[in-house]
Amino acid sequence: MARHETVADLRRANRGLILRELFLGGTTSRVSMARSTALSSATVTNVVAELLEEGAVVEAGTEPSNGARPAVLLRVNPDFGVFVGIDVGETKIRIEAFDFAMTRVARVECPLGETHTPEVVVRSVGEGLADVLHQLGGTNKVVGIGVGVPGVVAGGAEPLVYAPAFGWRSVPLVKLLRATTDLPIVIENGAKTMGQAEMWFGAGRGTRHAVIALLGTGVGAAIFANGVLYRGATSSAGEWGHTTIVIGGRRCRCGARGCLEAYVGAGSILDRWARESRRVVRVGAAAEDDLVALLDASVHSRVALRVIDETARYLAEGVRNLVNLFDPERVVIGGWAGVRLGPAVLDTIRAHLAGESLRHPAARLDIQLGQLGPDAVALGAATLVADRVLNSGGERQPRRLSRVYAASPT
Amino acid sequence: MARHETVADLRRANRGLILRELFLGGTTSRVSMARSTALSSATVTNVVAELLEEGAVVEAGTEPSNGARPAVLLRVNPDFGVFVGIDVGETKIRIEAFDFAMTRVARVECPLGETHTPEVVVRSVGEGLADVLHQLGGTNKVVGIGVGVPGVVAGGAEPLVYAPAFGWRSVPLVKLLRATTDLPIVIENGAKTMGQAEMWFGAGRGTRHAVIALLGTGVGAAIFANGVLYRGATSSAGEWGHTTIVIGGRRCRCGARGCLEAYVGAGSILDRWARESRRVVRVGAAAEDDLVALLDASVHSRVALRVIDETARYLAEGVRNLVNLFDPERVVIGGWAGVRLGPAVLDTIRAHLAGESLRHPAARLDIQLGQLGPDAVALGAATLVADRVLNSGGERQPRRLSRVYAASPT
DNA sequence: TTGACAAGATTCACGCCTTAAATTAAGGTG
DNA sequence: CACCTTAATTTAAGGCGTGAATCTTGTCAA
Repeated sequence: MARHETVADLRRANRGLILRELFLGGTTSRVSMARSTALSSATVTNVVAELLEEGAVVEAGTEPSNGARPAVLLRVNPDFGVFVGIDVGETKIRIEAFDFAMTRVARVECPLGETHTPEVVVRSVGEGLADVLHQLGGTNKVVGIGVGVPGVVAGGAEPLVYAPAFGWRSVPLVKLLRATTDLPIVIENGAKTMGQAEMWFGAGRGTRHAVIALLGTGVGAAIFANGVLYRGATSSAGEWGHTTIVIGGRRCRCGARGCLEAYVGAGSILDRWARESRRVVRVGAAAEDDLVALLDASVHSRVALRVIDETARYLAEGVRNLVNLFDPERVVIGGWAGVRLGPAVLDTIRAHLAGESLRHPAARLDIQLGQLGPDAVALGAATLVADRVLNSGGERQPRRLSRVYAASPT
Repeated sequence: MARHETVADLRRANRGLILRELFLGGTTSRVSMARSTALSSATVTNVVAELLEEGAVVEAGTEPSNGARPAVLLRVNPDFGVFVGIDVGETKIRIEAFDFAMTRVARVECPLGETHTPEVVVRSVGEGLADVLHQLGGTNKVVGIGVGVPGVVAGGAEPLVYAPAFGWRSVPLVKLLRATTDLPIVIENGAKTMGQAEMWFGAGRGTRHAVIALLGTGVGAAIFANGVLYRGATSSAGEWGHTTIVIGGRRCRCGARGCLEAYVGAGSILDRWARESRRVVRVGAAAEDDLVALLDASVHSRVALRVIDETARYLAEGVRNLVNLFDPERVVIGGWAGVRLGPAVLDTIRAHLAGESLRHPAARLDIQLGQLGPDAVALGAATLVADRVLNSGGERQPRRLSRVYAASPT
């Protein structure tokens, strides 16, 4: 949360409060915002007048009247700016642009080959970005660029990326990208950006304390406390996949034993199925197809069903740990594997966790399935930029300075 | 963090900033505070003048001069107020009072019998409190009362206590206590208050992201994010003891299987020792003696040593989970059993987690032993009151209103 | 058609805040 | 004693949010 010290900070915060309401809540009136923000109607008028003047907000008709002056509805001006989100994936780079209402206005995909050196990725991003900017007709409206990467992003003035999947160790990706563009850049772990998207526009919507569990080849979690992404001291919080659930259990690809990922990661699930059914399963992009095949098979195959049910049980224990440690209002099962598995495992998980409510009397935990596909990484990355803008009360960052924001706790 | 909306809130926040600096940092000068808070020197002068006027702060000599006007040192006025902390334990109730400099100025202990009904506890607290207030010469200076209880405190306007150890289900303890006193009351889980004490005055000092692991009969954790106690949605975050580390493992007293507590809780450790050595161990207050006996025995007994080493390994896995999920700067092993076990297990845990640093490159995690004994529950409870006062910029809560603060996220 | 009514929106005076700059205070040094 | 350095205070200026008063804009009943 921003620290306020001067009256200007106060104003910025209140602008942010109002803008956020409009951004996340859609169209509302001044009165209702005055109520929900606890600001006086005078202040709301003031701030809204400013935002209208600047073009960040536009009027959108009136509420139906019932005997008195109807409230004028307001909403964010979609044309006010554009957020760019970049999903640096293992097989391709996806670049998308969203207007201020978060509807997609441009999109590009660049397949990646076998080599994932920083140079290759940076060049690919540069090309794709140029393409997207061309589609947008220039960089005028672009507020900033969010980048989701498959690895840990260590915060600090100059963020460093550790991406084992790419063989990256302390790659200063933002620094490298700055040669390509002078737009402000935010960088974050891809799972976390996906969680952010799910939180704002998906199944996490409306909650302040939620854990978005992300199941894919890797297993992670994006934790939201008080509506804010929890990053920890070095931005690597939420490494759910490498928590131990069976001491001395299966070997995980991280080297340790008994990690959750070694039980509910997509690779591990398919592996078990392969072993028990003497099937051949594939890794990489084809894993998703195989997972679907497993789910299909579970209708008639006892082996497949058993694999799924085991997974559900492990998953339930993992979720139980999240619940006990974070005490969220809601847990969302997301990620491409999570969304696929969901229908088959959700009931088991819910049943398993019902007992938990005995010890957490106030909590009637709800567990939901993610609503956004794996494409949400780019959306989430763009959302991070939006979040920055809202935090600063709708002021765009000056691009000349080429400010780099680290993925650091605010 | 407090939400600021008006200029008055701004002032309150800045008062809090300065007061907190003095409270936690000891004596400092105006200049150095201006630097550390990023406030202008004019504002610091202003605020300090107010605080001096009100008696919250006093001057404390000057810095040694070197050629220029020496800075006047300031510190909190110990006599400005008194915080009362109450530790509602399983065997006794401990009530302590601390002045504004957090030195203990009064103390009372009331043994509890076998019955722990709310009535008995409330009466006992009332008697002890009267005694302490008598020692203090009245309630004039008392700012508020913090209460640490052995159970979950569900937040809300009227906090409810769930304490299985007492057989309590949704006991409105604060409401009951208000019949005894009209002083402001803060209530929180005892482990969390202990963590708070460790954070401000013990091994957690100086960090903003830390996990205080608490080992006793029960096992829990107090999690601090950005310097603030993390409570979760219903105030029951940090239930570390009931996270699964062995699926289908030992039965825990909570009913589930494989909970961490079933492996590293004091009861479980002694149980294992008893079983393997055909010794008789005791529960309750005598458990601490038995744990010491176990540690002593481990010098010569292979069985005892094995029990300890196993515990260390389980503990290491538990800590690993905390690190992976919360990414703290520091982990503190506290609680009466933790502090006892510490010297014998710390190296094992450190060695075990060294591998973790490979995946968390930026983190060179440090693990420390708690510095405060189990008596810290009362101190921590008093600290919670202090925290409230600091958050409100040094304003005391009006007692007439008999405001009850729930243990709710701010 | 008109007047009363209700509630949204705006205006304004007021008190409060922080700050930069100017000024004063306090100690050492030569 | 003049001079230098740094601490602390004062002053004037610019902003902010608020409550109260006022203006605006619909509906509805007569």
